[in-house]
Amino acid sequence: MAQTHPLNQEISLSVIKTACSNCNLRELCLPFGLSLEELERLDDLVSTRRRIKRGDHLYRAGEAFDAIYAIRSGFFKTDVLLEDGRDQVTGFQMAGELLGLDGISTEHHTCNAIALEDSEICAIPFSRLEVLSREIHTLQHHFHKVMSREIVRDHGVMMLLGTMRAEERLAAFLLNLSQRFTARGFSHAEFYLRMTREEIGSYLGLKLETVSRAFSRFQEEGHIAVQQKHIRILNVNGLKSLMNHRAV
Amino acid sequence: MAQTHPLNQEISLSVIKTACSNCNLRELCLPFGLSLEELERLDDLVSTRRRIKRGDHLYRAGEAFDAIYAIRSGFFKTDVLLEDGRDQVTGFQMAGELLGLDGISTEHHTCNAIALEDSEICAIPFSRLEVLSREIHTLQHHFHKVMSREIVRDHGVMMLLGTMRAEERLAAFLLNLSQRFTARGFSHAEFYLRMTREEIGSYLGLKLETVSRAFSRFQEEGHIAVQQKHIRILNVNGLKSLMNHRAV
DNA sequence: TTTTATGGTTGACTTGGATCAAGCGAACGC
DNA sequence: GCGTTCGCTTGATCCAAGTCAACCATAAAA
Repeated sequence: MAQTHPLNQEISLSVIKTACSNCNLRELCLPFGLSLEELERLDDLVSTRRRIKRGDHLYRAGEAFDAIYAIRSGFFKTDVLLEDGRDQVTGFQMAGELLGLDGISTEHHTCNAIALEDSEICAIPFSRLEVLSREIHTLQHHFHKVMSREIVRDHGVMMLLGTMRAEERLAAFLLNLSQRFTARGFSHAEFYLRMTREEIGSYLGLKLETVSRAFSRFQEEGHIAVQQKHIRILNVNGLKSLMNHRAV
Repeated sequence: MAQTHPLNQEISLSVIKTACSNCNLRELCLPFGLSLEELERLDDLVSTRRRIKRGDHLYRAGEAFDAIYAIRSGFFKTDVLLEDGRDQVTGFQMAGELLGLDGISTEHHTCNAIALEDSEICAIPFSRLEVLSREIHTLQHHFHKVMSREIVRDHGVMMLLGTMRAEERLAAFLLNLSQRFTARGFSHAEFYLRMTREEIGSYLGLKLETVSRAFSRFQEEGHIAVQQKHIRILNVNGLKSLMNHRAV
């Protein structure tokens, strides 16, 4: 008895947890703004939940698209490959964010999504999402906002790649990570990078050596403390001022 | 009588023309795939049509968002401004393409849309589009595809900015323009640039001098003929080979 | 414990594109 | 018709980031 009780509790907890209605990410994710009754209808839709091990693909460029994915836990990168072998990381995604929106366009995924740590995702069959969003206005509108936000985010990256110098890019990158960790209840000042210097470089349009040198420089100047992938931000304003630094 | 007849014809033509159902861009634009009856319902929605003179703003960053815009004719650029004065062109849009999708996210426009030649647009009130797309599945799905396509396009630009060198960027840019002109029934090999070298440079993350030098180089090598804004592509494959040229 | 692999740092050198500068040609206002 | 402006081209020089190379740190494998 004493043995089964905690076990039962654990099972029921894990069952409860795998529903949007009880997910602590619901305010960041697709369910944002839904009523309880609406949430339950979304629960029905998000039937498949899957674990993705570090290094594994959630999907690959070219595969048929039929679902978008919400990250329950973990960390992903997406990257695009050019025919000649060059590739670029197009984004890093964390819990509560959606993956796969690029696939709607051609009904095939256009990039690879790879887990940077052991992760859990919820698969949302897209055609069923379209049906439900016809019925739940809030869901429809929120989904449109999420897609639009992705476009705005991409414009930000274009800005970064097109006009900023190396140190500005890295500062922007760190501040963006910090802000997203904060939104998830983690420390804004201290976190572990899930990606390598090379992946950061690919995302920022820089070589890994340049990323490494910029980290060292930030450390010398007292903006951050770096120890491998462990980052502590010591002077947020210092980082911010690095960004608006150049009047071109 | 002989005088009024042609006049009437002209008037009725112009009336007919300002409806999606008779727009020759409908296969490129939002109406794609709709039935005749559905088209008429979309016509009701797209009530406002407006002329934008060369140099004028269609909307500005920060303004409240309430509509997206379809370009009937003309040519636009969108750009984003950073606080420190730096700006970047995020895209060039031509007939049949949609503007304003970035505004859905925050309900404010996040970039400026400026006409590069005298243009005409159709305003599509967004909340009414959401209502209609709940009723017309084809419209809903197509709209999602259009948003997704924008995300994919942005990834392409990120790739370009992050991994390509100057000449590759310009080659990609010209090939992209050529392909879009072709889709609109214009020559794939001969067109006028609506934007300045500086605007091209801003879009491609280059300085205007670099753009100019690359044009000259392409001309020397016989890939294109340049005369100010008039471009003739002499060797499409030559341009294409410039793109995959470097194995990094 | 040692070995090996992977990822990170740092230094020396190179280079593509930026910057600075001069001059040209087309378009426009007077 | 002429000067002014704006956009474009071209040359000379410079510098931020890339490249190449050596070495170090950590973690997993033997």
